[in-house]
Amino acid sequence: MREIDCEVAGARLLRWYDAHARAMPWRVGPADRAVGVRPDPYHVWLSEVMLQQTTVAAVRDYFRRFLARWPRVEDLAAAEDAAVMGEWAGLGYYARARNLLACARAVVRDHGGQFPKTVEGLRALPGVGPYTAAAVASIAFDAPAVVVDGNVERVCARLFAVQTPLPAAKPELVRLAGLLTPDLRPGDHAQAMMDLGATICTPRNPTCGICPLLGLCAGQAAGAAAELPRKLAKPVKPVRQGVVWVLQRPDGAVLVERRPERGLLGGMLGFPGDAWDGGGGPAPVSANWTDAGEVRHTFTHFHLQLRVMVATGAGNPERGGFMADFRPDDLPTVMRKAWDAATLRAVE
DNA sequence: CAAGCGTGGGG
DNA sequence: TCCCCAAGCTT
Repeated sequence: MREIDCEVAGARLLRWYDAHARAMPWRVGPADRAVGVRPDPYHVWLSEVMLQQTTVAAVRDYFRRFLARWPRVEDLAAAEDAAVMGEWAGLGYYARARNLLACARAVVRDHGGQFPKTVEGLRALPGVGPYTAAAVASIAFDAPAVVVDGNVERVCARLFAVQTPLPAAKPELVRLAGLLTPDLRPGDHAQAMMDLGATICTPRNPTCGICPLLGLCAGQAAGAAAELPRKLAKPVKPVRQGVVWVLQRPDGAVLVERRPERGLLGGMLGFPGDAWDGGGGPAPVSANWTDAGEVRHTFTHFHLQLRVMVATGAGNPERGGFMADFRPDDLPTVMRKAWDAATLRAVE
């Protein structure tokens, strides 16, 4: 680790942010900010939960749709579970959607509809961890919280030339991020760090030549910025095989089941199938099943080769139930792929 | 505390 | 095509 002038770095970063901050649906524009307008805590919280492990590009439209459908935290708290899960479909990490709803209800029930203003208060809410608590506290409430996400870790590892690999380096990187965090405009500082990591101090091919911290960065000076942060090698993903059964009734209703709250795709709609352990399994109902081909999908920790069986029929299924107002948009992506394969097959 | 948990885009 | 990985949280 090398020492740098944190005051100068912080000042340069804010100046850069004022000139280059990207417009986002959840951000307050420069004009409003100059007049002292603070971002709505509900908007900040909603965007930060969506942004967990998810790119800005992927979040934009989801954020707009959620806000249009549930303009206030009270509206979200009153929503049906299935409506929220369906609106979240495709965004991934579905525990976030379940926690989102639980959090909105806790804010309304336990806090009179007002988000807690402290890191500790926020941290106690479902789905709010160290990062999100600090982000909401600083961005929405101007608290000098230390915000550390993947971007901040990378920027700090390079700026201070930290050689320790992640995740062991995490505590040290949190300490260094704290040295950089100013008392004034901590929320803008946090967003500046993340914008810098997303646009200039990128994981690969960082554009050090246009970096506002050029000249202060120990990693760049050592010609090793792109090599940092060091990380432990990741294990290879196993390949798993499974089958799903897509059954459409003559009247158009589709056989689906609500997946268990816990585990993979928890709480989401899906088609009946096996455990994706290669064991296969019986069809949920007797019908004239045909093979609609294989769908490939990669999850966080395994690759899936999914056999899609399709039929038209009725009967009393052993699992799930027929849904009349079925909408493919409510499905998680892997299930939507299966639906696409099944319907494409049916058209032929 | 290591493991489980999605998805789409970029190199 | 494949690997990397992104504004993490929970258990």
